[in-house]
Amino acid sequence: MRADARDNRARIMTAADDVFGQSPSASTDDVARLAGVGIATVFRHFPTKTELLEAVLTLRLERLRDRALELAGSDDPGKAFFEFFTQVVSESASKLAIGEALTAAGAAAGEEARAAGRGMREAFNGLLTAAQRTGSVRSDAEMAEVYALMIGASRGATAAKLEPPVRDRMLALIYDGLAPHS
Amino acid sequence: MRADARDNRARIMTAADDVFGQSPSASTDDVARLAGVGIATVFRHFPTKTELLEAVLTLRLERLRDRALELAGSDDPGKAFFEFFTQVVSESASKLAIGEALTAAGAAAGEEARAAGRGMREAFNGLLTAAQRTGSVRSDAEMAEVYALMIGASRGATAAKLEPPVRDRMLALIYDGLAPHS
DNA sequence: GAATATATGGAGTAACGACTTCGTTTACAA
DNA sequence: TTGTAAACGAAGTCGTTACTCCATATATTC
Repeated sequence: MRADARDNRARIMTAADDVFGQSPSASTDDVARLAGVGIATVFRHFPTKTELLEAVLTLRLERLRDRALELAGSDDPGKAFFEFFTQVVSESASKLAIGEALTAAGAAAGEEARAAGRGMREAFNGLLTAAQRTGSVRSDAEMAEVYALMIGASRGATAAKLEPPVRDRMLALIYDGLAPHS
Repeated sequence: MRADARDNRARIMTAADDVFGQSPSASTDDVARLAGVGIATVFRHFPTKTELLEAVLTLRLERLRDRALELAGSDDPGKAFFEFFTQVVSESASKLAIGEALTAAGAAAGEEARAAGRGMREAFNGLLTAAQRTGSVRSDAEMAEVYALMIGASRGATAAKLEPPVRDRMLALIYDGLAPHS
């Protein structure tokens, strides 16, 4: 692959992440314009819009997985779990599409993105069970509902355009519910 | 207004509620087809697609407000609050657009829909403060974050296509967080 | 039951978005 | 440096969608 092609591919990915992060219904032309390339170049690298979206989504999921794996090395599993949870919610508040994207990952996405989604959820599950082992999170909470809660908080924060203080108080309520003994 | 016009208007509203409930990106033709009328008829009653969406949204918000007011008459405010919360989440799970709609209500909607949104939130606030007075909900929780939690749970449940048991366990976690003393 | 104002539906129009074509340019090898 | 395969961008095509026009039909009034 030629050097300029590789360069352009990267620039298109970056631009797409940005554009679709702000407006999931953005057009391919918008991406091309921000990337500083012609429309045809976008389509040469990603034959359909769906494939482009999927590539962006996969990248995001992989980054989240990496962050979870990194935190899994921490010596305070409880803190690590809540930090990850908070980060996911915060980021999705500023990037409108991540909730949309996370959703699509579980549902109607291509194999690559689905695999990335599975990887991310596995890493999240690792954080959760570690936090439960040290008694930071109630042990009767299962992965499915805790994950749903995280997605919900993300989408809720994004949708309602929450002020950060409100978002934090909402998270505090959630974390109280996740605490043991309550 | 002629009788057939009134009839058609009602049928269009019903059809629109149904169609947009299943797919927020549905076209006006879809609505017309389901309503059994021509496209022009839809546009005669609702000059733009936005106005049609707004009418549907307003109707939904008003129904929720009425339900909240009805529950406010109950003699068990705690039960009433949680019942309303659960109902909102359940319904939005089966009707994909309600979250989208509720969001739009707070944000970029016309005056009519915004007013309906305010009315609904006021009624919700009534349920909440009553439940707090009887000690069913912690008193340090403010309306803003509790409302955000409800929207989040709704959107999360819809987005993740939760099985009802998982949804119920997620709600149980939330309700634990809303309980006093925890 | 006839007159008429009002409503209706289907065939347009215009704009927009995904995707293609093709003549031009550019990176790399000899 | 030059030849060439690879990559590029601008201008298209095609399908979809919000919205309009107008000839026809129907409810209401007297």
